[in-house]
Amino acid sequence: MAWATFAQLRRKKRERRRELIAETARELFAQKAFKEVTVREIARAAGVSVGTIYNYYSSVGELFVDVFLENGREIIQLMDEALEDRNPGAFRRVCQAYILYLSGNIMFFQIMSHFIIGGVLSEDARPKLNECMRAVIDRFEETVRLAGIHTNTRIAAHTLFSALNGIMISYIRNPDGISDELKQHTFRLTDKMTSIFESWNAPAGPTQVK
Amino acid sequence: MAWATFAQLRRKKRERRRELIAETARELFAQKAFKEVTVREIARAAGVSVGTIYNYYSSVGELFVDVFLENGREIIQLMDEALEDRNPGAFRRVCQAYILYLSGNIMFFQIMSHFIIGGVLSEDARPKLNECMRAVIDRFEETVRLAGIHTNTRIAAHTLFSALNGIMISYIRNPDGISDELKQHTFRLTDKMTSIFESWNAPAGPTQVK
Amino acid sequence: MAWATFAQLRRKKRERRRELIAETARELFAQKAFKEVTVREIARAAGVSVGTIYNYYSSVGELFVDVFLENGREIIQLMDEALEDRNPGAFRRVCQAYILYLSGNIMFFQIMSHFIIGGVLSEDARPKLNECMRAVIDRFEETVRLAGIHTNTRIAAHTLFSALNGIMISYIRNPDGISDELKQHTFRLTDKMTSIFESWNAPAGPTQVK
Amino acid sequence: MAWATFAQLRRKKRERRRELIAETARELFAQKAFKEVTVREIARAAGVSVGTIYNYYSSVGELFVDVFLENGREIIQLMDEALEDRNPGAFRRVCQAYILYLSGNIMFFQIMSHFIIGGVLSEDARPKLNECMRAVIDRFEETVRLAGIHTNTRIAAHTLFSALNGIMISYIRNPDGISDELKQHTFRLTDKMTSIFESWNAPAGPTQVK
DNA sequence: GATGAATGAGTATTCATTCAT
DNA sequence: TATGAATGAATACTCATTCAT
Repeated sequence: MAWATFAQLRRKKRERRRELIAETARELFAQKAFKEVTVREIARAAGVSVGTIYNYYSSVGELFVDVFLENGREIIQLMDEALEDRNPGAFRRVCQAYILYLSGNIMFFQIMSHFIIGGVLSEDARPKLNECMRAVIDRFEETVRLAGIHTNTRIAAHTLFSALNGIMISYIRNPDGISDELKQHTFRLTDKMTSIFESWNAPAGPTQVK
Repeated sequence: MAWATFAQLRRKKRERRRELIAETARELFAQKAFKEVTVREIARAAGVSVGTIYNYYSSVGELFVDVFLENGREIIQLMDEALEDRNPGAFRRVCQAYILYLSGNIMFFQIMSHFIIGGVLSEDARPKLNECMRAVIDRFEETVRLAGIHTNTRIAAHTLFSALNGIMISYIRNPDGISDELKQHTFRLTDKMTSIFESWNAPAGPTQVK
Repeated sequence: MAWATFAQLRRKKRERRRELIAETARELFAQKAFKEVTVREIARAAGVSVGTIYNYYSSVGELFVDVFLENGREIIQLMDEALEDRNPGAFRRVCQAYILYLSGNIMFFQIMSHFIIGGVLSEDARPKLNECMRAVIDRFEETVRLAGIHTNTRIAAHTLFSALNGIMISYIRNPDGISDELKQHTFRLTDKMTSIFESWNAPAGPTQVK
Repeated sequence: MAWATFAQLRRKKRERRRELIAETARELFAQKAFKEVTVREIARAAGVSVGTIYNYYSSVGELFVDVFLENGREIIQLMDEALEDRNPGAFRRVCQAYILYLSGNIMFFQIMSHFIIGGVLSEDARPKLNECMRAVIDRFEETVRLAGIHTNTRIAAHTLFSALNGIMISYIRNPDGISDELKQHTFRLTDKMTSIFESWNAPAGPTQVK
């Protein structure tokens, strides 16, 4: 019994340590482009040695992925919660939740962008990241239904996802954080964007391309 | 007079040299994530020595900025041309021109994203980039007018700009180029996005935020 | 008395633990170049913690030496047994036994080579290793007598020792084990080498060096 | 013309630099087990920066190979010269030349041993090293003919090669260089070894193995 | 005694930048 | 001006050893 407790304690401590590192890394990622965050920096910021980090993660890439997925889980949970609300304006609130989360966790957006734009950290990271992204888009598919869109929901989800990300990419600026004014603007855009999504089903004139 | 001519010739030659370097760098940036392009690589590809590059640019950052601004000028000119067309469907065509240019000059988008997301190359680059971005958004302000939007044009421009960039960030994937299917999808999204922008003025339900 | 027994038990357990570690290390050395075996690896393979290893050995070097000496004792015992056989062909059989042992315990040869070639693990290891080597050469001195050599036996022993080691260094190749063909070749060389040693006493032309 | 000269000068200087690095590395390899020689050490000893070494060699492995092959060429040339001498005692002199070279260029022997024993530096180094080794053994095949051996010359060559290497592995001890006494002993062994090789063709008693 | 997490000096390698020619 | 060799600080990662529990 004492044994079990002992091992448990150790595991708990280990878990805390891992979280400390992940959390520190996450904060650093929020401050600068994540490609510029070095192991040494994370170590120093976390108050541990370089070696310690490798005791918890086999490579920087793994750490990145861990942090990213942690954020991914958070945003998914957040969206799931927002999606349970079926009152009027739910669509709008889900979009706002997404933007709100992103503006408070820029680093998630940064890593996401990095991978989307083409950055490759490691080959075995890709499937995990793709899965996470797919899960997010699943929520967006659910979201567009709230706006009354019931046909071509996948493409609608992609469009909404793109549009909201576009708002982020255009208005979030590092490293000094976001000014209130900028935040205000961001939300104004989000609002406008959601409002035009709500007219998705409205007849939109000629749709032929080229 | 001969002197003057001589100096002119020299200046012209110098100008050509600078363009050669910038153009080479631009091509390389189109092939790989721009953070992975090294000075040596540019030098080799341009057929000059690394030292020569530093004769024209005081740092890599400056070169990046130069290339970026060159791209900026191109896209501005492109949009200006598209904006002269006042026939029906012009709005749609301008948007498509923007997306088309970006998908063919991913590097422009990459640098833009990099700077926007938070990458800092040098402090004195920022004003130049900001000016360029503002000029682009000016064109978007012009563009939204084509969609019949005449109030709050600045915010509408920002929203459109964001939305289109969002499409890029979500669907452009490096470095192996874009599959036709992906391209198709990108343009479908663009089309949908423009069509919903065309309903911007439609009543969109309650607009109160929070 | 109970006390004494207790202490004895403890000492015995300790001894077994030490042997476990040494034996595990030995197996690992047989699988890969011994410079590539890490403490962690040994610990994991032995099912103990790294700390435990340091409870029994003050450093990796000491462990190496211990393993080496264990092998040394084995080979000495093997040669001693072979030397008791005084039937015709005994000389040949001793040589073969030596080669056979080495080809099955490459790691012994590796460490031996490492030390001989110049690798220095620790200063205080040297006397122990030298003693071991001397003991081996003592057996070779005994061996050459079997070939009818009775003058200059020390130099003859050295020569034989060298020759057989040379065969090993030239034909043993790690880490994937030795092909049967290579083994065959090795033994062919050994055989030839022993046969020419058996003519050691034959007149060999001018022996003056330089 | 001046241009050509200029380029030539630069190439010459570059060549000298490369030799300086190689020579320095060679000396260091002679002092300690070559796996323990670091890039920093070589750089410091050569009086250049770390980066400079990478200007001449793309990796440490390449440097190792370069140094090794340089030594290989030397020893091959040496043996070729010795082999031209067809006077009595030529066999002995070739063997002595080999041993003499090795004892003055221990590092060559070390690298050779390292590779033979199983050390792997890089996959593309192996063919070059194998070719070099084969060329050396070719000379030994020529050498055994001098001893009147004309059948099974390849195996005889291997045996001689092994025997001489065995002498080296047993008697060369680093890093303090070799005492005169040890050197003396080495040559005595060599002499004895060659003398018994000269009786290779002599009937050697029962040759059956096992 | 046993544990295994923490340490940090050490490794090879890269690359923007400088500067003598 | 053009060159390209030299630089060295910076990178991710390893591993023998220590020590609090």
